Amino acid sequence: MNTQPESAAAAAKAKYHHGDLRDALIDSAYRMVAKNGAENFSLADICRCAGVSTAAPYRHFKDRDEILAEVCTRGFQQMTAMAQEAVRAKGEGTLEGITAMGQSYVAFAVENQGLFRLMFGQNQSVSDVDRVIETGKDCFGYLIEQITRYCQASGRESNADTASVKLWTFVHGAAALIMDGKYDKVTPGLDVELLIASATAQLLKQPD
Amino acid sequence: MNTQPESAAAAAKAKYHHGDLRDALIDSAYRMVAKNGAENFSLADICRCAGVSTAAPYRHFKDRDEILAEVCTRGFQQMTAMAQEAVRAKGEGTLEGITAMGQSYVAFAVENQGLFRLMFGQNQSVSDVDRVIETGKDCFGYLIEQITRYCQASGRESNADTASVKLWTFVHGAAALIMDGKYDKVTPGLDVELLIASATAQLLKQPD
DNA sequence: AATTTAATGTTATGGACACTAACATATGTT
DNA sequence: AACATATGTTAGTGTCCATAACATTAAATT
Repeated sequence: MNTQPESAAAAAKAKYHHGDLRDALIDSAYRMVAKNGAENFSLADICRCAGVSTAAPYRHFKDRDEILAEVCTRGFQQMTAMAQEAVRAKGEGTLEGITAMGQSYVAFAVENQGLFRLMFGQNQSVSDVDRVIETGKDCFGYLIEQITRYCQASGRESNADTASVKLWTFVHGAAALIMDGKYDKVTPGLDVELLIASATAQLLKQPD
Repeated sequence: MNTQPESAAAAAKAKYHHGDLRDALIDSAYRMVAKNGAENFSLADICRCAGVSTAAPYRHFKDRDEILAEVCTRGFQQMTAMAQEAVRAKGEGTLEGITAMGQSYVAFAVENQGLFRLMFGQNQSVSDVDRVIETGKDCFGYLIEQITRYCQASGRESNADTASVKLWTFVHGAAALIMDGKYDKVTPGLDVELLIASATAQLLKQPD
């Protein structure tokens, strides 16, 4: 008599073949990384989680890094989705929309610290995977698109590309410093949303 | 008959007691981390380097993280020194000096990637060490000082603290994105020095 | 100077991990 | 049904961090 399976994983656990191990591992890895960071993520962990041996992943991935690359790609996809949603809520091609996009960038980083760090971290073997790069470009491309529209409409910064890089740079810095708790230690009580809004306006202005 | 020692380390190596193992380990760790990053740094490595057993470090450090904290502190010290030098060369309390400081921040990051990542990374057990925090604050305090002087002299951004945080945020973002090769992938050929100079001027202006 | 004590090494060991090799069991194609 | 392929397993290697028990040296006390 079989116990009624409570989840697909539980159902699969009984069988010799998991059924969908590849996806289960990525899902598991995604959660682990988002929560604890890539450094504290171990293959062995997610194997226990999926109820398989520690050798099983190697049927689906070359090595640890290949799982992380997959996690990374999904991170960029989710991030882009979040940015698009933020922009749509405030209006495409508007200063408010662009500001919201920056804020959503930081929010994503804060809510998914380990993941963000993986996405923008140094791990060569992960960040050099073509698909990861392409997905990342899509995300940035959307920012440029919004800023270009705004600039055309309002006649501000003539060079939308430069403005985009500046904004990206700023929000990326904000994300990093929040995550690392540097703001807390050096300028406690800082209103980051406001900081971003103010800086965004400044950086979109025509420089001297 | 003793061979003439070529270095203090070589001299010490012959003896049972190293003589200055603590410092030798930190030095070794500093170089390793700066070059390969904290993830790729192993205690075992620097032990082999110093010619001692892998258990020896535990007479001087609680664990791996305690060595890294020490490395971190030295990193902040060196960084602050670099910033001060950059400012002095261009003039204290001037826009040029402040710009140079930002550029030196990025230069330090690029030249000491692994170290910078450790300094501004998430590793809790490292970044929560009091002395590390204090040394980091010193560095930021110097930036505020410069900007305050500039603002007083030129009557720009009324709030020097806010301006400082903005600049810090920007250059930190630039450093991170350069290190991670994101600029290369998304906006190849970008002149970062120029970007910083332009953004610095914008961010120091009075906001709307 | 002799003896005690503390500091600083060593070897041996345990447990976690990434990864590989050899083997076992399912699955699907003919 | 037979075979090939995909996907598991167990067993084992090498690396690492960390601890425990022991050894040697330097420093302090007498």
